[in-house]
Amino acid sequence: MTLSDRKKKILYSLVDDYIVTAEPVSSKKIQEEHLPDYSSATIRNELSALESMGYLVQPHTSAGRIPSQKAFRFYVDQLMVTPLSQDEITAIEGHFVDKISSMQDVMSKVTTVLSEVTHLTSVAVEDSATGEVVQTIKLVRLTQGNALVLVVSDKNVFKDHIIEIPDNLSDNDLEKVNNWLNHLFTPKKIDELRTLNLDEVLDEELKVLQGLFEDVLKVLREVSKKKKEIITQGAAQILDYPEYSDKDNAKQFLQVIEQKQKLADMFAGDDNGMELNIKIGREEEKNLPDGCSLVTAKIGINKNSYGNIGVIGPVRMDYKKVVSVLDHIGKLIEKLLSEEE
Amino acid sequence: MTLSDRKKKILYSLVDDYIVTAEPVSSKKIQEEHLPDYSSATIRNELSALESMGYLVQPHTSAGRIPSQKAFRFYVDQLMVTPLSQDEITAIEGHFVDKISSMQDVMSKVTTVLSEVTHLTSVAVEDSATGEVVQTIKLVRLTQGNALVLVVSDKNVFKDHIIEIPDNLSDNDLEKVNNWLNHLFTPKKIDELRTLNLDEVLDEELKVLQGLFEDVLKVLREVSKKKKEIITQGAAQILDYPEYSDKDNAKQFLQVIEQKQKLADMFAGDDNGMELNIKIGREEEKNLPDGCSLVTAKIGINKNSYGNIGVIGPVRMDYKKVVSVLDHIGKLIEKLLSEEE
DNA sequence: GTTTAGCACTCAACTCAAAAGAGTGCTAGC
DNA sequence: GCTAGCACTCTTTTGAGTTGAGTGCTAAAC
Repeated sequence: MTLSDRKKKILYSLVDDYIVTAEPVSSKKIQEEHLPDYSSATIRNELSALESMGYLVQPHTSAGRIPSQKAFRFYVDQLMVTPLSQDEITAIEGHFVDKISSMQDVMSKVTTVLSEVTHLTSVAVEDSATGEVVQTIKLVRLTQGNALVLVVSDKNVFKDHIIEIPDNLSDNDLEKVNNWLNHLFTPKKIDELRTLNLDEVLDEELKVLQGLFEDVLKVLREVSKKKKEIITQGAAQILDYPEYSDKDNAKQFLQVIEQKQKLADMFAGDDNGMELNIKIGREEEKNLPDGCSLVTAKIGINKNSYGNIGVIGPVRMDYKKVVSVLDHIGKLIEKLLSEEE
Repeated sequence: MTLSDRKKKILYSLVDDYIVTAEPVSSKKIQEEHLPDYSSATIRNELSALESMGYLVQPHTSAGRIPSQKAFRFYVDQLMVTPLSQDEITAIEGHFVDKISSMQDVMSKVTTVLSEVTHLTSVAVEDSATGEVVQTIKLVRLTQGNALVLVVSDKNVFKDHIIEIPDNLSDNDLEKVNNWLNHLFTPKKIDELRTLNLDEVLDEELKVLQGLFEDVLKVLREVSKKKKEIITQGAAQILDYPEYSDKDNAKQFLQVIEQKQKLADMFAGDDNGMELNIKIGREEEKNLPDGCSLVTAKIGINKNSYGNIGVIGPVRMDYKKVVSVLDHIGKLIEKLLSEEE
């Protein structure tokens, strides 16, 4: 069942208003600001209909209406990317004048600017390494019995793991092992390497060193499940929204923001190839704080994803602005990252 | 000018009370709970005296008194480490049953338990690398023209920097460079290396590669000023304290907590060799949020500091508990770290 | 001289009823 | 189908009145 054009217009206007004021919207207000050609009584009738269809809620009989989550979903589905103001563009690009040095640097800058421009809490989640392609792998002797496992992938350099090597391993042998590592392990996705069966691929003469290769594989498996970097910015912004003047709400919100892993999981659901994803309220994403929405966007070059960025805030956040800002930043980063390469 | 014993007792009791209730304390209450041998009128006279000495403040004429920062300072200066309850000890040690794997792991666990047990926001700041001693330094070829600079110090492995090397550098030459690097740069403090003058120490035959050595030095300088890891936990706790039910206060607090660098700077002032440091209010540490105190402790083995941990919370925090918990955790970590080695 | 009982005074906090105001639903007429 | 008009509902605001906690001071007791 589809809504009449007038109902659509009323509903859309109401949501638009509510996003700004956070107050129940009255028939009179809608009339004055959006539909001067109809009387408030007519609009009241429509509102009443929309209410029984589940789009609106009345806090008490003598109050205006507030949108339900269904109404927000309707509203958001109509949204297009709207152009940003010159001020906003300047504000955003001002943060990216310096050369970017690392993915973490990008993430930190993005969250800062995102939170600043949208007045919401921003989140950035780096992709986990599973899909990366190992390009170089090498054991670097540190002391006689220890070596660093150095892994260079297409997107990262991993070097956080030190393993033990036989005390009597000569430089020559190490060289040989390194050659074999490169031969066997590159170029392959980290994912694929998890299931590599050494028994099948190792030469007879290397069987004595099988333990060493096993250790390297173990390191690769660790790398692949390495915690993604997750950063947030602007958690305090939430206190500016009247719906979070209630202490318990605010506290719950802050606690969710602090649980980085849960945050990351909320982003994970997006992997449907969508550039942009909007989740409204707990019905659509159960881990969200009460009364919150999450808007996320992929960042990366072409199909090559580096991670996700997004904002969390009250269900009545300014979706128009958020969507445009995410769109703009996404493109900006794509440009910056491709210049880098 | 020193306080009479009775004044001391009254002042101490008043602060003790205020820490629990966050309400102005009346003469009658002090009498009933702490000084039954004197009448409330007597205590009122003493309170009046303490007020004119700057220890107490009266919100309005018909209210009890609240302690000034001077009173908290007095109170804290009397504090001793008091034993923890068995429950608290169990709660703390329960978090450290698993083997610790890295400094960051320790920090993350510490902040979690610290915030949980004290009901305050906890902070951990890793020491910067300046004082670390370089033990191994090595260039690892990644591609023909690129090499990773690998630095192993007594506390860390740094491997975040890739430099360019001459395309025509042979493996042999690289080996030679590595030998020289080890010869010239180890074992030295990262600090010392900042001022190393290559002209004086490089052999004639290596002058052609001076640029390369310069690049490595540059990397070391970067490493030494590398951002310390700073993590916080339990920011939401602040909302449970009535002094932060005011939105603006809460917001200011959260914003300070998010500015990790500023947080770290507050810890930096502690380098007077003290194990424990208490800063009460903005008078004592201007970067603190309004009405907050900071209690910090060094962690490390013997004189060898690894970083600092601490809590931030309202000036009327439970110093007794905080001090004991920090003391206990400090010792626990020292034990864990020395087992590691 | 110190302590204390007693009392007048102050001021925030609470209660309660009345008034104001915003907004609706419904009806009757255009 | 639309709207003017009005009765009704419910929240919010206001202000007067009351309560109660707590002080400061004085004068008497120790």
